Amino acid sequence: MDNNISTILRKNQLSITGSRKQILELFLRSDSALAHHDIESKTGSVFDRVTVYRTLQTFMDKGIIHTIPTPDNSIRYALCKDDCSEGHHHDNHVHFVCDKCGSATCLDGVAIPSVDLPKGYKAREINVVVNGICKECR
Amino acid sequence: MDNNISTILRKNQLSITGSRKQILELFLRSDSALAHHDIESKTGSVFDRVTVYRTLQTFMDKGIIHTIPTPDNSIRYALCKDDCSEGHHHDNHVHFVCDKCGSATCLDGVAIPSVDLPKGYKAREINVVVNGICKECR
DNA sequence: GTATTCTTGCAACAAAGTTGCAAATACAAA
DNA sequence: TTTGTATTTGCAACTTTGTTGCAAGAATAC
Repeated sequence: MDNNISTILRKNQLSITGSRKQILELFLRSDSALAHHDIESKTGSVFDRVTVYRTLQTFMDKGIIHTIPTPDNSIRYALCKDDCSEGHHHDNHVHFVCDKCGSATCLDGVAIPSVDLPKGYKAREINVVVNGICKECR
Repeated sequence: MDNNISTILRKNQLSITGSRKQILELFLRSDSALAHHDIESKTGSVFDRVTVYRTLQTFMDKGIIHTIPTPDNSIRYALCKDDCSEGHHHDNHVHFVCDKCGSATCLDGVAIPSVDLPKGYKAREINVVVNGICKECR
């Protein structure tokens, strides 16, 4: 458990600190994406807001987590699968945000459909966010 | 020109005021989506920040504009096509955000691909945002 | 032209995010 | 284990972003 977390951090050349361990553990435990606010409160507010920001930024840089853009402009963070590496991030699945409970989840089984862009445009990344009712709320 | 703008406002049962006319004109003139910040500065900061927020909210409610969610969490606003009506908003096209110039555009010709959701999920709205290099920057 | 309703600007506030710096911690090497 | 160095954290102060109540000002209906 804890060993697993330390392993992930070490694999990404990150020193093992309290905040990184706890925040990473939080991600491993939760099955839906987390907003910055969630992270602060669910860690019992023991870490400074700045520390949480910086930890998330570090995890982003290393490709451990990725963001889910939502129409209401609240960034959610979710764990990346193992094919995400530093710099090059490939987030190849659809995201779902529930209208009722607000939870954001990665639908790992649903692949991003291909999009035919007009001439002159070149895609680097495609984000698909579906809003609706999730399987818990229906 | 100006007549056109007033017509749109009247069609949406909105009283015709200076801020609404100028902000709507700005949208009609620009071919890419605008962030709140752009709107403030491009109108010469003559309108209070609060007025801009409220005007955008009003336009959203009436279905005149819609938002484009971006991974970096900066909401962009763009004009809706005529098939958007109050309440029921159908934004059936792909959005493109350029890595280089940062401009966000609606690719009206590119339809949203269909997404097969897992059992239990029900889609209300699908947002597709493509990041990459636009035709101006390549 | 006047009355009523809607809209605006101001002030004050709340939330979100950033930066510099000193103290504290992690880790490597002795 | 202890020491030295580099990294990380927390604090303070600040900027940006977004919200709310209210009085003054405009737009529309009559």
